[in-house]
Amino acid sequence: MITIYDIAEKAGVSAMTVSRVINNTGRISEATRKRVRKVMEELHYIPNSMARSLVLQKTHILSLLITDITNPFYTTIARGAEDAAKRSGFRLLFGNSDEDYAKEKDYVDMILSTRVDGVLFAPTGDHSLEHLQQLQKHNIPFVVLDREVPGIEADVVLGDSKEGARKLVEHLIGIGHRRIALINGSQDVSTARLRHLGYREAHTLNGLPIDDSLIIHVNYRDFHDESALEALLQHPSPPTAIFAANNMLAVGVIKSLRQRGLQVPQDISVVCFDDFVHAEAINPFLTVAAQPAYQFGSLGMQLLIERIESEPARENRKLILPSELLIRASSQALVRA
Amino acid sequence: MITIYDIAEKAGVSAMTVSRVINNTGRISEATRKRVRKVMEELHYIPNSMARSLVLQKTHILSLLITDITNPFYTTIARGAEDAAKRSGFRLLFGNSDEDYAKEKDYVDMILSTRVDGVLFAPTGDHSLEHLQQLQKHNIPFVVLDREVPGIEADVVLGDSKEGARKLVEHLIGIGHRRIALINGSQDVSTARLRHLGYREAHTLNGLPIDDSLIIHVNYRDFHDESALEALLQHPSPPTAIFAANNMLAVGVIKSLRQRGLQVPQDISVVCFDDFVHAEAINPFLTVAAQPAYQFGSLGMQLLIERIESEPARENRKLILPSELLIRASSQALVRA
DNA sequence: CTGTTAGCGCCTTCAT
DNA sequence: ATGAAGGCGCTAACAG
Repeated sequence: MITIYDIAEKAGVSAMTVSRVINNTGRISEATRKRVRKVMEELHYIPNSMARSLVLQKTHILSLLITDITNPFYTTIARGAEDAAKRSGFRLLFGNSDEDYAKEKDYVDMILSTRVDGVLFAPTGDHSLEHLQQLQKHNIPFVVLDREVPGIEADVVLGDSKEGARKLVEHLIGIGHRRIALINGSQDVSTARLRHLGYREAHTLNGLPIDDSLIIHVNYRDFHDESALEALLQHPSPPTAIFAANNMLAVGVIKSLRQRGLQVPQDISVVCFDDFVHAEAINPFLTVAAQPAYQFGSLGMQLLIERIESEPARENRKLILPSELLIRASSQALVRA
Repeated sequence: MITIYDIAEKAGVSAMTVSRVINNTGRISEATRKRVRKVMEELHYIPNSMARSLVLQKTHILSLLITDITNPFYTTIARGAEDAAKRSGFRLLFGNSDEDYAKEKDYVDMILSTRVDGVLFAPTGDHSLEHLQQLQKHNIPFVVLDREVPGIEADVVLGDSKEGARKLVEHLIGIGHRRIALINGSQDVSTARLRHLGYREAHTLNGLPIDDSLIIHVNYRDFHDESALEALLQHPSPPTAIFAANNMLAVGVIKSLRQRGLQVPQDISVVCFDDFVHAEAINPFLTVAAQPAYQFGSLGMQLLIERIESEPARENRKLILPSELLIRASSQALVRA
């Protein structure tokens, strides 16, 4: 491996001079600077970032931890985060917890031993508290993404889950639906709690009763699980519309409905949170509360970088990004029997 | 920051002993081992992997470079790669080149300075040769993924682009189509060249003429570009079926067709490479040549890890993973006019 | 079974 | 404008 000493020797200077050339620090005569640069190129020298990290106590690596790499919402976040990190010259250590607490723990250990400069952290749920506290204990700056964790004070970037849910359900109510099912994520996750609240609020505001037997909690990644839908369809007084708490669940629902020969929206309406590119090719073209996923990632990363680079500890910031109700073909006015 | 010296002092041993406890090397009495471990826990000690990397000349970091993080094919690869890396205790430095040569170059520089132990590399195209050669020059092991690069000898994991394309087109021919368009990626990319070849082969084998005006080259990520489709629809003798070279292009095609009021498959059939979860919810349920994306990632990562860990340089290996023709609703027998 | 010494590649500090 | 010494946190090699 080529080191600054190899360069120094060949250029007839000291290693320190080479270091100065690399980092553009100190005063170096133009002549030596050129000579050193030339040798560096000849020898294909690449600085060793590990050695540099060790002495600088900065890795220039940020970590992004998401909960589901197969979900377009999160991959779009990843794209935003990656672009932002790259713009500021940070490398990205990537992690996918698969909504799994144990995997999340492994990643936190990795993050800790890697001494990353900061973490953009989408928690699997409230129990992620422990992991976040671990980061705090080791003074690793982080920004919480997408889901709030009670007990943690930190920068956070969120969607407006309650509002979005309310808008979706009010849309359904507005077009005549009265029996609306909710297929939701685990109540251990803040977004699921808030979407549930929004769902209830929409009912209450419109003077409608809430039938708890129409509310089902699964895991955000359990989109293959048909038992939830099955239960709803077997219901003595089945729903005329389904609100799936995220896009993956919605796709699962539509698939299952199709397998049972049920048409959306003719037989039943379906709406969900989170848009995705392929939604536009899906039939029925889904009605969604679209969240600005890319911004989740890029703004989150920006907050993180600012926090790292701003010396005097800033106050915590909370960004709530609005969702947009996109009414499309999967929800249809209820034809009264 | 807590170091082994802090541990050593508090436990009344030397730093070396602590190091031995951490790494389970050498002979340590059970008593001291326990004492050391206890102190480590008390002080919440986490080994500094940078320092370790520096002395061991191994980072235990692998890099995965993909070309499109918004494409489910690649995110599924990422998932497979990540799982495999994790199983072997490697960290994953993640990169997304966006099918962009310049971004790819940036990532190669990052990879080089990070001194990763190896790279799983999905090249943007033939011109990636330069980047791969750079890795070779610096003795960084890599496995080429998804796309072959002429001039590079290395382990490689590929799909059977030609075969898959041939099967798709023969399926279309088999149900009566004679004018089949190809919306393909750039000819600078091996998969696009092979899919083109498969397309031609299917025609030749079936004694059909090839109309080059039905073959259009775009970029795999240009799924928003409607000009290709526009040209095909304006054709004096328009196609009755479209073979989109990947899933993203297919989704773009279906969207555009819908906007023009054309029905798939009634008005025109569409088939493509690469399946994706959401395909099953799409209407029309796409006919695809499904590739085992997860295996691309996990097998690729396995090859990489084996190459890193096997001392005597093994021969290069070439894995070709078959695709599966899934005939679904988007392709329909041609009704002769 | 445990400790000492030296050095991984780089940069900070202090000299010159 | 440049160099020498020392140290970041860790471990290999050798000593005892």
